[in-house]
Amino acid sequence: MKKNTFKKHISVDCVIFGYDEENDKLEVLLIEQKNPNKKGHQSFIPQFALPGDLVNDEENLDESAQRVLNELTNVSGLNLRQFGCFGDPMRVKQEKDKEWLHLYRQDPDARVVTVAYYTLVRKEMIRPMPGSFAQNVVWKNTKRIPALAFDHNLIVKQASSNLRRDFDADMFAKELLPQKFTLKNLQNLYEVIFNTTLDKRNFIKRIKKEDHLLELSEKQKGTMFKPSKLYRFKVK
Amino acid sequence: MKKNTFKKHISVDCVIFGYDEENDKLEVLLIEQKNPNKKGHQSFIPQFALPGDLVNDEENLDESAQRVLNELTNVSGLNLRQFGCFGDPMRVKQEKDKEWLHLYRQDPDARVVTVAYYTLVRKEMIRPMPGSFAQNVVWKNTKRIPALAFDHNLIVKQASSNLRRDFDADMFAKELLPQKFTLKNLQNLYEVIFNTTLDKRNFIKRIKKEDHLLELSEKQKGTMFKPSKLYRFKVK
DNA sequence: ACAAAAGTGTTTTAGATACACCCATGC
DNA sequence: GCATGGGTGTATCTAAAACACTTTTGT
Repeated sequence: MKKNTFKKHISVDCVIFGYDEENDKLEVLLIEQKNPNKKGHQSFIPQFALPGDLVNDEENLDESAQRVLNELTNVSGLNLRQFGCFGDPMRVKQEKDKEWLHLYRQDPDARVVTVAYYTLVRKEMIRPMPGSFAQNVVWKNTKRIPALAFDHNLIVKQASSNLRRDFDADMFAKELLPQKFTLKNLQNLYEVIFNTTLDKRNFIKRIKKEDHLLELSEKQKGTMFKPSKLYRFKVK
Repeated sequence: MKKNTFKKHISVDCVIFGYDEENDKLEVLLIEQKNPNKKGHQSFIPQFALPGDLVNDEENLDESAQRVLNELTNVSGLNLRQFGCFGDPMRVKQEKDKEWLHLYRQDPDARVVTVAYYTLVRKEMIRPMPGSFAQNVVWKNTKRIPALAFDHNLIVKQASSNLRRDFDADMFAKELLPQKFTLKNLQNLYEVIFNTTLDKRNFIKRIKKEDHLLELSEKQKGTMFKPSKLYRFKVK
């Protein structure tokens, strides 16, 4: 009895968290699967899914995640972090995913082990546009994720817990706020990520001690009431 | 130009940290590769390597890690934790590894993406015995890891940092000390894992507050000097 | 009695939390 | 002048760190 005869594929999946500064929301970038209109596939029901696809020959995993994300959503240059590997043989065997696999994969029955990446960006920083087999690209609130293709709901869940565990101002905050921002902006960011509320006096004390902020002489323009001072991050 | 034609394999590799209570050391379990004595392979130079091998069809990754560890070292039932995935196309292309691949793999040139697992056990709890392509099984001090096959030195390094980051009494301590132990035993464990020294009074305060310990009426036997009280973990 | 490790508290410091009023500005 | 969010300080509590002497036991 042979034990290693089935074809196996490697894929990457990307969980892109988008911070919506306007509305104090945390969202996830999803694609909507495209119906290629091949004959005999009138029954195809598109699903939401994470941007993800097979790894190419000669391409390392981190590069692959960047390429795949770009092909499907036209987003590039993000600081993707690997956080786990999902390889249950059943993860691509569910009925709901059969048709998509037959439409898009040369070996629809092959096992697919996927390497999962995540990152966090300010929503306004990227302009996702659908590409490849993505019919559409959408943001969904992390509190209301729809049913996703394959095991992607599980992947999103694990990405969320990794995000909170590893969140740290140094790595992310610089990409999550406009260059010039108010302390309130920064506090809102922390509150959304950790799904909590913070006392502004204590928050300011904490982050001022970290000493990454530079107070500018400018103030906000066009506010309805008292404008706030602006800050930016110190350059290392 | 086809981009997904090369054969790809999935493997698992296990980093088993062994706590040596007697000598206050932290070690890693390695195998020594076996020379199968096939003709034309007199030049084979065995290397040290992590216990690891290809994932079977129909086997999920966690199960696979357990099976592979058992086949190579006859160790089973450990609480292995996945911590990363290594898939650089070059990770199995180094000259030093060519011969082994040709001896043991049906597709020696195939790309191999490996899923890495680690755990921490008390050395005395397991009796590793070589099996399969392991000529020998050895413990090596984490401070003096030799050159390993493939990218296994990198994998060990990342496992070490995950071990420290995720170490927590609840998960490990129960398997790392004898049922009845002294506070000094527990302190030694922490000191070895975090490679530091602790003040015993502060340490005791800290762990007593956690309230996982039960003070027994017994004392150590056969000590050279004053025997210490024994403790065990509370049952949840 | 002596050598060795066990056992034990207090003080200091730093960080986190709780909490409320005045101020500056745009309208 | 008033509505709104900006801006600010103190007191308390908790956790962590520094620190040294006495006690118990085996030999």
